Amino acid sequence: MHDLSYSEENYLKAIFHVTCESDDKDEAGTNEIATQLGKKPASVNDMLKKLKDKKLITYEKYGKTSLTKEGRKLAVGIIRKHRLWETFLFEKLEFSWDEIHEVAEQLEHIQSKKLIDKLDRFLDHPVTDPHGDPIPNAKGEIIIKKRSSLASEQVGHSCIMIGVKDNSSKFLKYADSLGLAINQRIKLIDRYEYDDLLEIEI
Amino acid sequence: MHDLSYSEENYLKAIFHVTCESDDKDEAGTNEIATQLGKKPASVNDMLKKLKDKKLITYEKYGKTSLTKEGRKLAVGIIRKHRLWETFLFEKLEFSWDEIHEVAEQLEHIQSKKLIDKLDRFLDHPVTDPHGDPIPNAKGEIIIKKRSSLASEQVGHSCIMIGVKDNSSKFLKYADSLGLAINQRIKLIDRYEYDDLLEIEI
DNA sequence: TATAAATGTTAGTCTTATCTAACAATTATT
DNA sequence: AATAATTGTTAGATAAGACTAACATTTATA
Repeated sequence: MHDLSYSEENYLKAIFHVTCESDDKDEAGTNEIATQLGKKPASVNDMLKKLKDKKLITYEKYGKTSLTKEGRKLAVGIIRKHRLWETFLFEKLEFSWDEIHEVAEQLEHIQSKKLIDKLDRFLDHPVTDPHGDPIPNAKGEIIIKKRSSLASEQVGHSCIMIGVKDNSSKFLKYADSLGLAINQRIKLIDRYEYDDLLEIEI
Repeated sequence: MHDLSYSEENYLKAIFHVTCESDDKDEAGTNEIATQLGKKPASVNDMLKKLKDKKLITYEKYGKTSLTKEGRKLAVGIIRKHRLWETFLFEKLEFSWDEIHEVAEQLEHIQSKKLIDKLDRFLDHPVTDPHGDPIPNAKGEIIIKKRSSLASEQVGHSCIMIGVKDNSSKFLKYADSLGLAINQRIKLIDRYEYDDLLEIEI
C-alpha cells in the first residue's frame, strides 16, 4: 500500500510526537518539527509538501500541520515497532534503560509485518515500553495515558512515576543515578521559587 | 572508524560472496557484481571507484576486484550480522526457512556492536545459520567449509546436506517440499545424461 | 498600529545512488 | 590475426533528501 522511505517515516513519527502525543496542541509548525528532528526548516518544508501529496498530512502554505487518519495510522505503526524493539532490547538482550532508544531508532524502520507480530508474541504482548510509554496494539490503538508532569504536582503530594519525557541517554543515566525508575513512588518535598528546582523523596 | 552506507555494505557483501566464498575464483568482475546485486554495471563501476578510494578493495581500470584486509573484515562483519539475525528469526521467532533471508537483508545493516554481541550471546553463540552457512565469530573468523555440490557427487554415493547455495524463497520452498533439510542424508540414485537431472533418495 | 521578531517559504546547490546510451578495452572465435 | 562477442567505462540524466541564503508572511510587542 504505502511504501515509505526511512526519512518519511521519521517525519511522520516526529509530527505524531508534537501533535497527538502532546497535551496542549494538536497541530505542528515547520520550525517545531525541524527542532524535533534536528533538521532545518527548509528541509521540513520540502517534506511537508511531499507528505501532503501522499495525503498523510493536512497542510496549507503558512499553516500548521496535522496527520490525516492514514498518516496517523502509519505513525502509530512506527511507534509500535520502536517500542516493541525497545522492550526486546531491555528484556531479552539486557540492554540498559539509556541504551535502547538509539538502537530502536534504527530497528523501527525494518519492514516486515510478520516480524512485528511475531516479536509482539515473543514478548508476550507488552503494553508499555521500558520508559513507561504505551505500546500501540496490532490494530493501531494506543492508550495515551493522562500523565501529569512532576513539575505540576503540589508540594507535599506523592505520586508514581509512570514514564519520562526525555529519552536521551544523558538524562536517563542521571535519572538512574538518583534512583528514579518506572513505578517508583516520589514525594514532592519542596519547590524553590527561584528556579523551580524540585526537592523530592524517592 | 569506517562508517559505511547501506549501499556500500551491500557491495562489500556481494564482492565477498563472489570471491572469498567461491571455490574457483578469488577476484570479481564488474558484470558479475552487478548480477549478484541486481544493479547495472555502470552503477557498480561508480561504487568500485569509491570503495577503492576508501581502501576497501583493490581495483584497476579494466581489472578485476578483490577485498582488502579491511574490506574483508567489514564484509565478514555484515555477514555475521545477517546470519545471526537469520538464526534469531528461525529459532526464537519461529520464522520458516524460506522467510528469514529477506528480513535479515534489512536487519544486517543495523549499526550497533553491542547489539550483535548480545544477540550472539542470546542465541548461545551459534556456528551455522538455518541454511547451514557458517557464522563468523566476533573476531571476524569464518570457517569456510569445503562443500561439494550434489551435482559433483558420483552415482551410488551418499552424502549429508550441510547447506544450500540458493537462498531464494522459491527454491527453499521447493527443497522443503522434497523433504530436503540441513543434516539430511541424500543418496544419489541416478544422473540423466541428457540434462544432468539427478535422481536422489532422501 | 507600526515595527520587530519569529516563523515559514523559495530558489538554487550538493551528495548519494541509481540509470541509459554511447564508447572503449579485453577475450574468445573463426 | 581479424573480427565478433563480452565485458568494462564514461558522460550525462534523474530522484531523494539535505543544505544555505534570501525572501515572505504571520505574530508579538513597544
